[in-house]
Amino acid sequence: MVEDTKERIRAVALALFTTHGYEQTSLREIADRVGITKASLYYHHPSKQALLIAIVEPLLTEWRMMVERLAAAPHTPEHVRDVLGECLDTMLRHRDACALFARDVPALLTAVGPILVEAKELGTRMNAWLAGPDPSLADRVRAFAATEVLNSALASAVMLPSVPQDELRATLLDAAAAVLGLPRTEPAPGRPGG
Amino acid sequence: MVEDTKERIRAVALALFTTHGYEQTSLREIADRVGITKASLYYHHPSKQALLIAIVEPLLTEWRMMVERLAAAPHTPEHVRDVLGECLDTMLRHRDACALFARDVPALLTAVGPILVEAKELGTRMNAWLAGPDPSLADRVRAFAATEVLNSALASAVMLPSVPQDELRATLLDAAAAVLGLPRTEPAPGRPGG
DNA sequence: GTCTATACCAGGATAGAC
DNA sequence: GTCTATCCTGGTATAGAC
Repeated sequence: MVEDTKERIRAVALALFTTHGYEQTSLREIADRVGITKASLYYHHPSKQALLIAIVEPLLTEWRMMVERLAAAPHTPEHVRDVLGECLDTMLRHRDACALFARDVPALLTAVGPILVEAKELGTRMNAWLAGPDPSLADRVRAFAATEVLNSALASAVMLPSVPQDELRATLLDAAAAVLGLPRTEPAPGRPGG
Repeated sequence: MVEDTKERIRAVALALFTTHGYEQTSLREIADRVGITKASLYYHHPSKQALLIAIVEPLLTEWRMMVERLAAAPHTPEHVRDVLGECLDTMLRHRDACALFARDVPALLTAVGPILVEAKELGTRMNAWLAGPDPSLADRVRAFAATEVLNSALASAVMLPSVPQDELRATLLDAAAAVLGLPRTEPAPGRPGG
């Protein structure tokens, strides 16, 4: 494939940005690990910022579409649960990029401010929907808390690697639902845990 | 007071580190805002790293003591609730420093690695206690999620400044308890929200 | 498409006068 | 205790050969 190198750069950069941070990762480090030089890197990506954007854009796009769809979604318990699940799946699919957003805010803010602003705005809309129609202040707080619960998937995946992904998903979904005060789903015959 | 300047530097630095990030804040910026020069700043704090440590140490000390006390605490529902509350209060008391820890991980990791490692270890012990004796995997995940709920106090305080702190506290405490599956406290006659 | 070499700049840190 | 002036490192980015 023609753009093999470009892709490899993206993959390596994502990994390094996520583990060491955006500012803490030098282009030299990325180039070294890819097996090329800094100058070659610049041939494929015009700047460090552009590289970051190329990495982050796919997640943002998907997230944006998801939030757009919310506008038409009715706020029923089952639907809320579906949305939480979809949200969680998106996060797990873009695990690394999400972790970057969550843990490296100041760096991303100075590097790609407008993108962060949009991400924050999407988060606000998501929360407004989750809080339901005509929400109390407590409802809004709970909506925030619920999304934080989903967020803990990122930390959990790292700290508890032995947890199978389905169980992680199910547990966090129940937890988020509990925060929002949703009725529990049927107890499912062989449910795990004491 | 003799050390007035030193204190003012700390206050300004904390504010800037929290809003713009550690790496993104230059010593010149801090000095400017305090109304002195970089060189004077170095008279009070021997390095940027030392300044960061001076800012972060109080929180870490308090946190450490709290976790120490957990070793002797029985894992009863009321006690779990108390611990969650204490945890939340500590966070709210050190709001800014906490936000720094939560949102600027990579920078802090490279600047004060060992401190971050200890903080992470304290978090692990906290979670181990929260998960209860002989926990299932799901219990551990829930413990993580519960602490994340408390964490959302930081974001909530910024995004929903109109929420009075008591209500924020009570709502998040209930939410965290719900995540852990604790029995609800008595419905409290004039409970807010719809 | 990849290289070597280099310009350029910002930020942390120090020396030494006052 | 505060200042001016300077050093030094390291990082982004570019020029131009192969």
